[in-house]
Amino acid sequence: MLTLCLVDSIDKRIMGKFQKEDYIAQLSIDCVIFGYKNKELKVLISKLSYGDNLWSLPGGYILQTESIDDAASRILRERTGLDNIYLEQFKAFGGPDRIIGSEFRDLVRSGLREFDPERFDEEAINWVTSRFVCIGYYALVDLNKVDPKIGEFEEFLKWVSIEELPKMTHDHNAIVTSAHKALRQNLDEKLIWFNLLPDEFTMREVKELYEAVYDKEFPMNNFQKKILGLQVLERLGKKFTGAQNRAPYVYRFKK
Amino acid sequence: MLTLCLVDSIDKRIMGKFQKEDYIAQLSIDCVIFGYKNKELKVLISKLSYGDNLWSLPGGYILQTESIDDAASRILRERTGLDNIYLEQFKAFGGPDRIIGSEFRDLVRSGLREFDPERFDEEAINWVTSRFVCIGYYALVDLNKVDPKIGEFEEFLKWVSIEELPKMTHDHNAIVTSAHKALRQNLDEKLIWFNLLPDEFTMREVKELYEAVYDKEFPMNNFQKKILGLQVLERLGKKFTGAQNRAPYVYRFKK
DNA sequence: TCAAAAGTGTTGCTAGTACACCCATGT
DNA sequence: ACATGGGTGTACTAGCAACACTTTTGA
Repeated sequence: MLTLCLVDSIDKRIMGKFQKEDYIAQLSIDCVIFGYKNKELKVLISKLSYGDNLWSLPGGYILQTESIDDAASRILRERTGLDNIYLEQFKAFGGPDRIIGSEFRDLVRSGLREFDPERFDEEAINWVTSRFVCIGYYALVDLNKVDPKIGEFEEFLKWVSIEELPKMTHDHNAIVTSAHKALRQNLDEKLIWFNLLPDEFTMREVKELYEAVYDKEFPMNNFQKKILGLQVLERLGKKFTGAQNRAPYVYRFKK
Repeated sequence: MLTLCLVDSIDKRIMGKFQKEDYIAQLSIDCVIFGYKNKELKVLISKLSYGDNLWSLPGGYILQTESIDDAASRILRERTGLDNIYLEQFKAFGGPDRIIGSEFRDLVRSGLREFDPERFDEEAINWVTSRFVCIGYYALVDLNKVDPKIGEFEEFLKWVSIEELPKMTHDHNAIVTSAHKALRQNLDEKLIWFNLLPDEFTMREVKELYEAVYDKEFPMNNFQKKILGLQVLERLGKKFTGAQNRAPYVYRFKK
């Protein structure tokens, strides 16, 4: 985890030094933010503003005054603008070499120095580039409702198919793999909490989402029975697309 | 988590100050060490050497040079003398009030001062009694092979039935509940890694272990079929107990 | 021969899968 | 009418639970 302060700490960012005392040292939260579009499961990742081609998961630090769950919610809110999102802690990562990109460490340090010498003195740079343990959370969001906001040292954020992720800093690729595995477990039970789909959707869309998550085909008829059996959907009207076939029903999650 | 240094750091303990620089601050590992005896699932907990009736989970801190998994293994080894034990990280806990026993904080601080003023100066006391995030691991051990070793500030360690745990410091009771829940998930798949049973055992003993873990009865016939279906046991001879009934088979885990 | 408990066999239920079929829609 | 895909019904299978039964052991 690299990026430091975010939207709600912009005042501090503008006003002065990075207040490392506000945060727990050597402990970060990394978020695997899942979205879904074009039949693909996507992850929101950030391109760092220095280095040739450095990518990373969005993350942040934990304030002394907040719980780790609150920190994860805050970080997610700061990046996506979204609140009340399904968020699950799935694992902590703590190899002794979890230092900002081992091979990139010097690059990062010089990048930080150039970024804002006023704000990042040597002490702060040491803080940021020390060995970190991170707690991984994953979130499920409606990609269309997200207006990604960059953090410090980030050039831009991007939705990338989980199949086509670039090499990222730290062990972030392994973290995504681990999040993906956690997501696959008991998807049915979590379904109602998911925000991956728009408010109203067809059964085919649910099926395609499952296919993206599990990377395998589900026969429509049995899938329909299974999902309806969960008793979490309510059937609304029909959706007339203009296609020359029977109009599918539209569903939404029961409240 | 409170107890600090353990067996392999006895030299340091004797020689001088608690070297807080060696550890990650505000981050601890707590171990829920499960054992099994007399048809009861038990947890190893420690009675603290100050306070009227303070109990806690054994735990420790993470060296700057080791991974969190290694730290957990080390802590387990220091306390139980056991190596190569099934150990699973199940969750991180990080409420903002996870300060050594909120209500007991002053008690702990004065206890530390009296314990060894040379070793624990004010700075070290502040370090130990600051807000902590902890990563929970659970282990499964053969209770008979364990020779529990106390850590600092501990009066003794004790195996207590999971049903009869006393109120512990921090949120340690909630941590045990969470570990118990994690243990119940996919017990079958982990079975072969378990050290809860002696090297050789009968099917009845496996059944009683399951009953202790899940707190419900399993009919013997179906249970037998299920466990044998896992293909992880090999049948040895028979066990003649002298009871006036058919002698049960003895099993062990396949290697 | 009997009580106690180990071990096996048989039946029935349920959840999931595979297959077949009918229905609505726009050309 | 017909192609296209939506939706439903039926048969088959595997896994699990409930019940009944036989076998072994030592008194």
